[in-house]
Amino acid sequence: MTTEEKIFNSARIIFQKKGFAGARMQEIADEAGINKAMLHYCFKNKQLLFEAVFMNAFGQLAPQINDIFSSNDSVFDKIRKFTHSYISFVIQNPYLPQFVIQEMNNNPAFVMSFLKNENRPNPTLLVSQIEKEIADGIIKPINPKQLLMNIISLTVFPFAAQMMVKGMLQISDAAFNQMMEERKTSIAEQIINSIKR
Amino acid sequence: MTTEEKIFNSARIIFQKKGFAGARMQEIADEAGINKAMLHYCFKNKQLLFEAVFMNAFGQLAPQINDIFSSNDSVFDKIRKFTHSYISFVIQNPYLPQFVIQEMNNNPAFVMSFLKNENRPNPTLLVSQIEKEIADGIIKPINPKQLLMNIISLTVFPFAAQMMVKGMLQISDAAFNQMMEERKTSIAEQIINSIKR
DNA sequence: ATCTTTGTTAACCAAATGGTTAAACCGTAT
DNA sequence: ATACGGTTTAACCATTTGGTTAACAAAGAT
Repeated sequence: MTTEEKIFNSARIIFQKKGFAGARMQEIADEAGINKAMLHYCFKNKQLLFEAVFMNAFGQLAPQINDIFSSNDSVFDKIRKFTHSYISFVIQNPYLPQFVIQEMNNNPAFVMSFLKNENRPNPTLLVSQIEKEIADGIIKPINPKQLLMNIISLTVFPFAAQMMVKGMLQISDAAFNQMMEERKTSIAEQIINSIKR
Repeated sequence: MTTEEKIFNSARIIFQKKGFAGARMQEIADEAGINKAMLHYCFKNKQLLFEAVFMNAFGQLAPQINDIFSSNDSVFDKIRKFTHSYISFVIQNPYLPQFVIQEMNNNPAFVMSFLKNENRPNPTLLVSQIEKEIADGIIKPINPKQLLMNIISLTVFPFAAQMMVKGMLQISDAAFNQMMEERKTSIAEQIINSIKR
């Protein structure tokens, strides 16, 4: 592993745990086991190091959504595939959703730079497919954007609010992961059940 | 408005916008239009000022959940009342959910102190009521905690991830609020629809 | 009137923090 | 061997930041 990779991985860990404002350059250097000056040698400054980490995180999350949502499957199958693969991915990267949401809220100006990104999640295709299936009588009449919001909410929220959820429901890490495993299939069936004619 | 109230309100604004780590004592003082030393005169230090704000925020969110969830209504009516009143409240306080979630994730030790709070959301009653209605054949057999998670997810997530949602769906503030208004009733019906026998 | 308590401020301080610099290290081509 | 390029570090620096102090003002209490 190159020094640059070591720094990047350590920065990912620290930024995702503490956010941009809470992260300390020294802590990242310690985590990587190198001198603080190396951070600046490799990544110029905190902002650029952060952006590298954030872009990477976002770049992992976004394409998956597009891949599945732009396939040739029916809406129902897309929902099934999305929830399953997305939860699988996030179980492996449990800090990611909260990290992305937090930094987008704390730094709205930053959000704008992603709206132009070609890899950004683009739901227009799925929206028109939903409209078509509504017209065809496969799906009940609903606002497609509301449906999309429901899918994302049910999938992402438990991870984003992990600590609160564990605290409120009084469940252990293991029990939480067990519940997330169940959700891989249960969410899709619940959504489909509520919108099918 | 007393000086203490001015400080508290300003602190609420700044902490909710930037989080604990990102907030600056000077910025809070400026927002309140007073000298920085007054912050320490009234609230001792940053941590205690933050805790006052956080407790207040949490204290506004939590009781509402309990009030509704411990009433004598059926599960369906509880879901209807909860989603409606909760979304109404959060529309007026759109920063609250993300603030609470963020600080709970960034400071897990802090979470623990709330598990003992008498006002913490306590879902045990609702869970057993759900189990009863399942046994009575009113509700399909499901994991009550999953149902609870679904209700919270659909209600809170769009607010917690507001910036991301607006960016992804390409909607304005007004369109967002309009969608949230719709959700006051649509979420409840969607959930009920998916679990009723 | 003056003493005391409470509220308020300007100036100050020590520690933390992001960032820089100049020197040392190290493999390699000459 | 040595000169050279990129890599790495210890020491340093300027600024920011949370927090303190001592003086000042205002309002009751005696």
